[in-house]
Amino acid sequence: MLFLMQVAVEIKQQIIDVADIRFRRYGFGKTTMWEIAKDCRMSAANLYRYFENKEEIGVEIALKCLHNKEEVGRAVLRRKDLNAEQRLKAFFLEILRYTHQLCEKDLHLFELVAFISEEHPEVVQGHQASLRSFIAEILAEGNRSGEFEVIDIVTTAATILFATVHFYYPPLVMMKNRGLAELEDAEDAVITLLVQGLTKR
Amino acid sequence: MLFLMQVAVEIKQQIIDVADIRFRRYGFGKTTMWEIAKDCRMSAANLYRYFENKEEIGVEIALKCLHNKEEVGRAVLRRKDLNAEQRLKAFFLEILRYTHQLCEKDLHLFELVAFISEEHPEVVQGHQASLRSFIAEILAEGNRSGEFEVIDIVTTAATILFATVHFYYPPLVMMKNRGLAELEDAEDAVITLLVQGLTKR
DNA sequence: CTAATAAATAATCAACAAAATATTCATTAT
DNA sequence: ATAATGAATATTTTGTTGATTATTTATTAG
Repeated sequence: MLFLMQVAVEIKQQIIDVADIRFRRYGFGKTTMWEIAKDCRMSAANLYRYFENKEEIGVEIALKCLHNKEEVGRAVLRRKDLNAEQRLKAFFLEILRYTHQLCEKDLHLFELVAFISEEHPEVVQGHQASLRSFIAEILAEGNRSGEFEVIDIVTTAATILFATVHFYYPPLVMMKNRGLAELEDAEDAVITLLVQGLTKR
Repeated sequence: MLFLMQVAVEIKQQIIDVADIRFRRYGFGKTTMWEIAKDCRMSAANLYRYFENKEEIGVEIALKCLHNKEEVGRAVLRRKDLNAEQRLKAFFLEILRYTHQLCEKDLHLFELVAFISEEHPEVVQGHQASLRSFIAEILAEGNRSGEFEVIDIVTTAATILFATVHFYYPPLVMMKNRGLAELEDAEDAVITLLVQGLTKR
């Protein structure tokens, strides 16, 4: 592989931007390398100086997409007006809403992310790791404020991610015969239960 | 549609039985109506006196399969040696193990259930309703014993089902790069968390 | 009437050719 | 050297045709 100059980074970015637009509008499969190249005013062959192959372009866009989603969650972490329980609820509510509207609006992008997630497990694993670390932050803060009493924060964050898969995993979010409102109610109920537990006090 | 006599019920059962064997061994798609008919010593056309179409035979078998799974859960409800938390854990552990081994051993059956679940949401909804009612029973018992303090049992059962989808939903159970042992650990952790909650006591 | 069938039709699948597309390579330009 | 291209090759998709299979209909048997 080649050593790419500084300017190459900008060209890579242009390719990603151009491909993003086409992937959203027409889908990954219906977009050709030739079309992407023409949008960048270059030959198709030249694309291969910047990306291994078409799939790698898809990976970049999927990553960008998941990164945006993470930003939505991160924004909740910065809010000052919430206690730990409220923050946990708001966190998953935002993630749920973002996931839902993304998949609803951009069906093609949903398919791309699903496809890439299938072929590149490391992509989704990285995304989950981000979500886990956000949850861990919320738990730590809950411990500090005396609201929570979580011994093993890392493990508990992983457990919470397991229990909330309905709210961030696109195939479940988009499951048939179920509206966003129902999911929002379920999200509130799940977090409430996780916070309070079943045990008599 | 015809009014079927008593003997017809037995013929239907025979059709289901022979189709079950072939679907397991060769899959839904690779089994022909002619083969099913020959196994029953009848013509293919005659099958249509008992089922609308091939898919309806598949539905019956998927139902049987989910029913078996429910029986595994029901068996846990009858055990006398468990408190509510242990029962909840054992319930999902059995469901998880059954789902996993079924999908692992009988790939064809897994595909059939997945396909039917896609086309006939009412099938999976019925299954979930069964699971929910089992969970509700466990919660009620936990309330009786003073172990739990659950106000709205029905809603809480639904919430628990949401949070445990990883352990009964075949596509999640069978997700790549994850062993049964990991899932069993996660199951224990999720139930423990649901029982105890995050809140400081 | 019910039970069943063979024959007819409709829908789906499989194989294969043709076309489109992805990717590589040899070459040119800077 | 890096950057880019057109042409060559490899892979994938698409379209078409024949064969298989699902389903319906007309008919027969009891």
